[in-house]
Amino acid sequence: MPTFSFTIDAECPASWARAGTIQTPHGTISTPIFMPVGTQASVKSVSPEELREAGAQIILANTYHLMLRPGSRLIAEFGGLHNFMHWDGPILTDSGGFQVFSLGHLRKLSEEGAAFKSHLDGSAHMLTPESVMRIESELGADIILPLDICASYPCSHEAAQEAMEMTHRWAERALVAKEQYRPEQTLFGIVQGAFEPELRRQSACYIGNLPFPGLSIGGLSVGEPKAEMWELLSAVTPELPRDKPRHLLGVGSPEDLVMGVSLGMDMFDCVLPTRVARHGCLFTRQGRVNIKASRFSAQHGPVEEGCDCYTCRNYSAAYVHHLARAEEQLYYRLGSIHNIRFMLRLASEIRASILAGTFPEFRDTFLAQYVPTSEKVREDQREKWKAARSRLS
RNA sequence: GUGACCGUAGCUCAAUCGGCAGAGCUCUGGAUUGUGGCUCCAGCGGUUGUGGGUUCAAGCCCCAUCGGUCACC
Repeated sequence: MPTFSFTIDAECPASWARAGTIQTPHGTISTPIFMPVGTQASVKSVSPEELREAGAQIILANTYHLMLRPGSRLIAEFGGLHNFMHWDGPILTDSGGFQVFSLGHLRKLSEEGAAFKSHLDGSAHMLTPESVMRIESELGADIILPLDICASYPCSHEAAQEAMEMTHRWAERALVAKEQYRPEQTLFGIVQGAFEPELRRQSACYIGNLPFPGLSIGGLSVGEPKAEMWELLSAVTPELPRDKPRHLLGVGSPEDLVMGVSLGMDMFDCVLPTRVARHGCLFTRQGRVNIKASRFSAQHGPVEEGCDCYTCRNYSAAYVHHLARAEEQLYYRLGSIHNIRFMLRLASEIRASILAGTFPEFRDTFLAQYVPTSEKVREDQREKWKAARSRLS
């Protein structure tokens, strides 16, 4: 019995979309899948039981954060992350590569690795491809990621190439280092290449040809325009081996999920659904809504008509609105549960449409119906501008 | 009853020698993409208690009046 396998259940002839099944030591995952993010061994405000009920199949945790607090050795003493956090399903740990990027002012990069000052107490730490393998083995996730370098946007060609090549060298070091740790863990490779399609292609080929059982696409959605992100992803997908699962790191929104599947991605993780939920933004099939908006103050129905999440089944929009405005702890839970369930139901509907051979129709219908608020805002601004101009003339 | 102090945005308060009335919160919207856990951006909102006066100019100075707080009788 292999500890990790990926099988393709169906492919969509009109796009890169496919549906698959991933086997891990802690259970199987049906793809495409959205993975809720629990950086500090907790999906903020949501319990493992609630995650299960929302349909979560696999969750993320973060090496950098857990290494600093409570420490990977302590987690190992408790039997690894699964036992420590009482989640018995699959877990993926991110390497801390993104923190190398997002906490840039606290770090120094070298061939050896990334020297850090802790954001918690200023203490000095060194992340290397080798130490990350050791820490992730102590955390004990099913899928682990190697240390990589995420270029910031925009980025010069030289810096982009340098970051990519260092990521490649670090990937090979990680493969070697992993040999001495737990064989039941699966190490994914990370494709980089910044914002140049040619570098992305090179990275996809290079990482795709190394003996990684799965691939993560890193360094996207860090400030570049959406259209650019999709273009970069379209450059990557054709170069990737068909038989390995593809994980689009740190993406995305509901519309990103649909688009990403269409471009051949199988796994998605993102803090967006839980983060925006905490600030009052909830997903519906029509687009995002701000539950704090006064129009919900007396709404008897649920946040989203027809939604099967715990929140929508049991509470009125008016109550959720009230909790959000009052900044009650329960709101964070109810809001997060709704958005997580939204993403997971969307993923499972995408999967069903791929299996049924109707994914292109599903995608087009969804995108026609779902209006990202940013577009609404642009529309509003256009209207205001039109009105202002007509007043002048 | 006497005296002192105070009345500025819905709330809490700024405004130098008299010189374009301002913040925070609330409210109305928006943002957030491998999470540094209540963040960020924008907007609405004013007859400065009221009535007079002085002045080129008054939230500010003077008079009256209403309201509040405190102290004393």
